[in-house]
Amino acid sequence: MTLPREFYDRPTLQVAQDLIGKSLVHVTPAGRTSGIIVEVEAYIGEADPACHAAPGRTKRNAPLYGKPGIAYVYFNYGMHYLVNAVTEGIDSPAAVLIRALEPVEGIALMRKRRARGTGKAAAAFDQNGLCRGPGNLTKALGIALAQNKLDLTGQELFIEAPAVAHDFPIAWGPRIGINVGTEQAWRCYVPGHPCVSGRPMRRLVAVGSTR
DNA sequence: CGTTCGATGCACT
DNA sequence: GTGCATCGAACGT
Repeated sequence: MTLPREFYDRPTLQVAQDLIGKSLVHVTPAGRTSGIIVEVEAYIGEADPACHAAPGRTKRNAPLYGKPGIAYVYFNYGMHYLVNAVTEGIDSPAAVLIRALEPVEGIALMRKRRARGTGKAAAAFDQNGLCRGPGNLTKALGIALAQNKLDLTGQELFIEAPAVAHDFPIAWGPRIGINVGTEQAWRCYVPGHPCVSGRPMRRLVAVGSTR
């Protein structure tokens, strides 16, 4: 079941937590790839210095000001694409960054995409690492600027609830890889999951579960 | 273990 | 020109 627009039209922290355990799917001519979301981060509004909306509306961050449930994809560090799910109303620029997936469908295709450009063989990639990290998962799923602004309630790039709901533990901690806004514990992940990025046991602020 | 650093392109000031 | 919501290899302890 694809998540409806209303799912995204809620407070971003709520959406972030509820995205854990859901499935991100990308359908392309090369095949279908998907994985269970195990790590996300929330970026909320112009008052959040780490959010791309902090400098106000620009051409690049325009999707954040769009309707909830669309994808915000951007290019960073000259080599990585990062994908977000836009949340809240158009009056509130905010999104959830998808940081890691547990690979489910199209694993051979993921390996092939990850190997592209490197000198390594596709078989050399460990399955748990295929979608570990925001730059890695977009490469594995074939997500790039062509997918920016796609409707996540559509048929190409979308998020759905798995047939059988997962019961993952949940942890909240500081966001990774930023130099401002680190006081916010807006990174949500499945503690101990082999597909989560970063060092295994960093500061843990709160725990809960998906159920 | 830990930290540093190069690759690489573009939006924004 | 500066600074990234990164990654992984290469170092140091």
